[in-house]
Formats: sequence, C-alpha cells, structure tokens
Amino acid sequence: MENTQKQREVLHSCGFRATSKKITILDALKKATRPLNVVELYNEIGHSTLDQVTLYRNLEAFVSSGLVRRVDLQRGRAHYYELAEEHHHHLVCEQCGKVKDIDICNIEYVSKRALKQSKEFVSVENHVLELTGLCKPCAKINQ
Amino acid sequence: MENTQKQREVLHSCGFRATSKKITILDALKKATRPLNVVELYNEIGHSTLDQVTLYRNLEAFVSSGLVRRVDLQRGRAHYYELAEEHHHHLVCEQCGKVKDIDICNIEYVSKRALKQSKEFVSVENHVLELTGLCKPCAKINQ
DNA sequence: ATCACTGCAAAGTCTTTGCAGTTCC
DNA sequence: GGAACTGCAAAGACTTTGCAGTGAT
Repeated sequence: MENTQKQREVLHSCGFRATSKKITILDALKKATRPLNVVELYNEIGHSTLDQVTLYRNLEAFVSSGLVRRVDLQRGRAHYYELAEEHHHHLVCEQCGKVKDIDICNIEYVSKRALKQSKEFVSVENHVLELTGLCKPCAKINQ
Repeated sequence: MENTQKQREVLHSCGFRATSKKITILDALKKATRPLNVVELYNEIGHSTLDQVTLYRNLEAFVSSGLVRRVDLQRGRAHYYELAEEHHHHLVCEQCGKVKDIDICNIEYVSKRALKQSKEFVSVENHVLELTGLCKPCAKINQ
C-alpha cells in the first residue's frame, strides 16, 4: 500500500503522527464520492475500529490544518466533511440528497463587489456557497 | 400602534393567528440590525414574555411560510434568523462578528453554469452564500 | 522517554416532541 | 366550540471535555 505511505507523509507534513486511526479517516474520505458526516464516516469505517470522539477530534484537527473542509449541505444539523482538494462547491438535491460538485463560484467578482459595498470591511477571507435544487428523477416524481 | 395592525395582516395572510407572541417575535426581528439566533431573540424579547420553545416553533413556522429566512453565519452552531425582505447575503467579520448585508450574489450566472456542469440536475431552487472576512478595526489589531 | 493520541464516560449546546392548558376566530 | 397556539418538562441530535491509559517518534 504505497497509498498509506503517502498518507503518512501528508500527516507528518501537517505536524501529526501517522496513527492508524488518522490514516483510516483520510482513506475513508478519499474513497467517498461526496461529503460525509460523522455518523456516516463512523459507519463506513466500522464502530469497532474507531470511537466517534476520535472522529470529531481528528476532523477538527484536519480542518484546522487545511487538510479537510467542513461543509454545510443544508440537510439536517450535522456537519459534512470532505478532503480539501481543489476548491469547489455543491449542488444538492432537495429531495434525495444527491450531491454534485460545482467548480465555479465567481468569488473574486463577488468579493470585490462586496468590499465596495461594505466600506467597514477590508478583506474577504472565506466564503460558503451551497446550491440546492432538484435532480432529474426527483423532478419527475414531483410533477 | 398601526405597526401591530400590519403584523396582524401579515400573519393572517400566511394562515397564522395573530397572537401577541407571534407579533412580538416579528417586531423583534424587525428592530434587529442583523440576524439573531434563538438565545439573542430570547434575551431581546425577555424571558418572562416568551418560552424558548415558542421561539423555535414560530421561527420554524415563519421560515416554512417564507416570512423569515434562516441563515448560517459560520459563528458557532446556532442558526440565525432575519425577516425575509429583499434577497441578500452577509459579510461577517471573523474576529468580532460584525455583519454587513451584501446585495449581489450572481446567482443566475452561477446557477446556469452549475446546471450546465451537472446534467443530472434540472433546477437550482435555493442557494446559501455567506462571506467571512475582516473589518477595519479587527484588521488593524491583527497586524 | 516524551508527548501526541485515543477511548470511555460525562457534560454541554442547540433543537424537537408530548401533553395539558390557553387563546383566537 | 374547535383548531391553533403556548408553556413546561423531557427527550433527542450533535458535539465537546476530562482523564487515564496507549502508541508513535
């Protein structure tokens, strides 16, 4: 598993120890085709492999170090997590929860305009953008 | 208070009864200069006037009927609420929490591009956009 | 050997639910 | 009078904290 070796280096470069739990969490996120919440990750990894608290703690640490992104898919209260690779957003089906990545957000333009409108602010550091809509199958059922 | 009379009509037109609690909640949101969470509203209105549960129930009902918007300001876990008047978003200071309304989001363009990218989706129904950054005073302290 | 990490239990925060009593139409 | 509304108590969902033991470097 040269993959695991790569995870070790990633972890070390972020100042973490390369523990089996941390590697497992990163692997699970890598395999995922959409952002997962803590319970989904817990089920995916297996309850006997890991405690939920370990998940919470590591996800928080990964988010702080920039390895993982926390997103709010507007479905329930739980947070969702995904590997922080290329910048993107999501389009989520309001009926079935299907998620598709979106790679545009026009943030430069919006930020510039926002700062022009808000003289009390000097910079836009981050942004959250989530779209919700209907996928083909759900739209069909609806009519 | 011709204002109260107006609130009564708004409530009736949404199928609600014009109770003093509902009017009080709408008044508090009207007075607010930024989105408030349940605890802030509870403090604002006064603990003896209202139960927190009544707040939760009514805010939920108002959101469903489109009278109120629920927003996520990326500060803590609680939801924030504001009257759903003109469409807008927020720029929030990451240090002090100051909030400024932003009236552009380019949603038509982003939606069109998003749907072009995601053939499995037929429509974008809603969107969430929140910007976070630094306000002048906080940026000064930071350096 | 040391310090990061982990599990378990407990507590904390935010929100919802059930039910009995109250208020509006 | 009847349905909508409310308060109180309790439960539920999600997350964090404390502490003692384990594991990576």
